[in-house]
Amino acid sequence: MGRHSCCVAQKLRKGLWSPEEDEKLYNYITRFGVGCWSSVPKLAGLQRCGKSCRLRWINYLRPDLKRGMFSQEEEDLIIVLHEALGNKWAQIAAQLPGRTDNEIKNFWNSSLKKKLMKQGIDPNTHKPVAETIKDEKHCTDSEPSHVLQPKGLPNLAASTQTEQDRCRLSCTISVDAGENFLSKQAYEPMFLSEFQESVDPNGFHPNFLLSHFRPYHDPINPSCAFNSLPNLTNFDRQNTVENDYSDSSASRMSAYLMNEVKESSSNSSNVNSQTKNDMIENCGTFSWDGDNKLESMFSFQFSGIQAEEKKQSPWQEADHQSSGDFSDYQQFTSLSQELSAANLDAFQQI
DNA sequence: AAACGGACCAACCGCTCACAG
DNA sequence: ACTGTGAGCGGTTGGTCCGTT
Repeated sequence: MGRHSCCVAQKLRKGLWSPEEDEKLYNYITRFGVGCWSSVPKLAGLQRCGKSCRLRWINYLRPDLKRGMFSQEEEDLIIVLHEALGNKWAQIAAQLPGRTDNEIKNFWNSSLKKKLMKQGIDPNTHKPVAETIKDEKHCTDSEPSHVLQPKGLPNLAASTQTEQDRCRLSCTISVDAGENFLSKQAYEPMFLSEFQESVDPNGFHPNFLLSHFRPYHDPINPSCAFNSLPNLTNFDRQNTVENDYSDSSASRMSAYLMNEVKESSSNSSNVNSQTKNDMIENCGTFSWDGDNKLESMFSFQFSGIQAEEKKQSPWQEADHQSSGDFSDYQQFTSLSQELSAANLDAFQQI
């Protein structure tokens, strides 16, 4: 990691943020809001450049950030959006409430890319590897004998012509969908509103996905398409609502979250309504846990939950147990997110 | 227990774009 | 039209963690 040129000139701090710096920035932004970033360091009493402050806020301190692992739905959405948008991480992040472009970029580079490659899909083109190689060679004949195949994958080259045609069809469908997406300006108001009309308050966009991306799934040769993509027509909305409370629309989110807090305050067995009210009222505080990780302002009430979170995740456990029962985890993530909601709402009221 | 290497993530760099003067 | 400044984005890198040898 190098040093910002502006940081060199002003001998500003670089590298990891200390809890004190985070607290200063957090308190400043929650009090005065986001304005001119270049003046933030001075006004907040930080020896950082504005660029660094902005990044820290966006990627770490923002109260509406969702933490933890990516869900399967998020993962699939990233893949679909990446196919359509390419490495436009900011635009992809805009469709994944609570996730940052940096987070998605890291997730893509460290995990999703390899996952796709394992499935025999080129992460750049989203086509089966065999087809990508053929494209690169500008080969017009369909001689498959020299096509490279990743280890452990069905041999696409050896599949029947019909199967290859199916693969090609699936790619065509997906790519066409992507072109439709790209043919509109990323921030075109009509497009955005069209998109947002299909936005589920829980943050996903099942209608949008259904109307724009209908991934082809070949029952004969699953490696030809996104076989991990869930059947969106059977999308488990109930389940998702429990797990995702965020939305890119701040005002809608605020209203929704407030309702959630109100409703759940009578249901939650872990947090009573008084506690939640306290959390909202006490939102001016800022605290850190022993690992120098930012705790949300209600952390003092949930050290037990945080401790649970540091244990092996249920997904990791699932690897060993092959058990699909995540009810316990869902219960506490739901709770955490619900509290994040209270946190966000309080922030927005400032 | 130590060394090593891969995975992950936070943060920086350099560039582009928008906008005000 | 030009220039300077700030914001935002994508690519890259360095540090840390963790599993393996």
